[in-house]
Amino acid sequence: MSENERQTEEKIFESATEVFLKKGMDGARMQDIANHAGINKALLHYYYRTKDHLFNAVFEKIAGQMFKKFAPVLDENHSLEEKIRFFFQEHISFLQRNPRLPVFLINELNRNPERIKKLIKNLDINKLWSTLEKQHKEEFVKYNITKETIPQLMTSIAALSVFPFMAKAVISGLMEKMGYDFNAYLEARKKFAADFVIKAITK
Amino acid sequence: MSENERQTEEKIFESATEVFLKKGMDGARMQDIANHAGINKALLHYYYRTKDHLFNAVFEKIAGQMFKKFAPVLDENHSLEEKIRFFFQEHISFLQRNPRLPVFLINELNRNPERIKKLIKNLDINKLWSTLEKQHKEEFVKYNITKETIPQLMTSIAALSVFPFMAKAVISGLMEKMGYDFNAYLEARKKFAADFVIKAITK
DNA sequence: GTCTATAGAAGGATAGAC
DNA sequence: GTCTATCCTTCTATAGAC
Repeated sequence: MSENERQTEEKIFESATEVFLKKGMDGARMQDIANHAGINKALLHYYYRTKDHLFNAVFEKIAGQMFKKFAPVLDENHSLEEKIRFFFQEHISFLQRNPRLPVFLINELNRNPERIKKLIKNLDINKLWSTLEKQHKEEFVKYNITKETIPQLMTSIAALSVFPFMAKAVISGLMEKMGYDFNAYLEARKKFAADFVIKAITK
Repeated sequence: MSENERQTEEKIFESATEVFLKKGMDGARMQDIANHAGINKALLHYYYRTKDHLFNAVFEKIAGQMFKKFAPVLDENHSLEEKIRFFFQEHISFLQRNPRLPVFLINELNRNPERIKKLIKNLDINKLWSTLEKQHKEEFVKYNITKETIPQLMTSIAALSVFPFMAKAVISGLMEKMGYDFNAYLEARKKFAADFVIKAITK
């Protein structure tokens, strides 16, 4: 593959990523992507046979990023509190660089439920699960975290990080009207959310 | 307007609501809606000139429900803690009956940013704001809630309620694999989320 | 590999009969 | 008010020249 060829393919992929992230599969137009890449539609089909193929390539890359990036955190040898602080710090920073990613993922997983099975199959949940239980057994007792409340806690942590980006349009609209700065809010949130969770689970 | 006519219009509206909630504006097909209502496409256009008109009618109704239903809570004479408990109880129950609503709203507000301005304009934010400040002035001191942290707190409350429905596909998929029941999780969440928030803000 | 031109399918919208 | 038939635009995809 020549350098030039690689550049074109990459340009297409980047443009497709941007357009799909913004418009989703249903709303995106091949013409938009071509314009964005500074080429014509036919070339899109030359590199990625169909719109479906192109979308799929984009989705696989993006979905991978989202989930693989934070799984290793669980393995490392830190306290639960350290992990929570680290998660909010890194995850919110990640979403600041990729603010449209959560809505994009959610929409595609609704549109095409088969994807969820594939995503979940790639995660070795039982291993993550037992790692978590072994590493933090004493802390679970200390914080009064039970088998019953773990899903509540996990989804709460995810919610506090992801929701501001999903509802960005509403939140930033409201904040503007009330004299708050959305970016400052996001920066402050890295600490606020961690404090919030730790306070909530402390006996 | 005859009874029969009213029934047809209503049937169309209900079918449109269902299809738009599931597929969004971009993904929905007039043919789908017609099939769903047991009529043909031409009749859709007879009642609601265009797809845009039909979508708009559905959106206005739904967006109204979401925001008007919970604004009055702020006015009533209850403690902050009572309001928080009431909110989670009612809001999660509401979303159990309308699980697709959050994603639908978010998508449309992203697709058409003009809507946000309209939605916000309909809310008298300054009034809500001053009501909140007056009613809970002492509690804000007691709980150490400041002008700076109010948006953090408000968005956290919204997040804990709404996120499980937005990410339902992923969460219920994971839970199934791990032996949890998603509906039981939602039921338990009404209390869990309230306890969680109150614990987090208590000095 | 890249372009122009166009085929072909899908979907929104309308005409006209009943 | 409701239907069938059809128009027209939009969009994906391909053919064929360079």
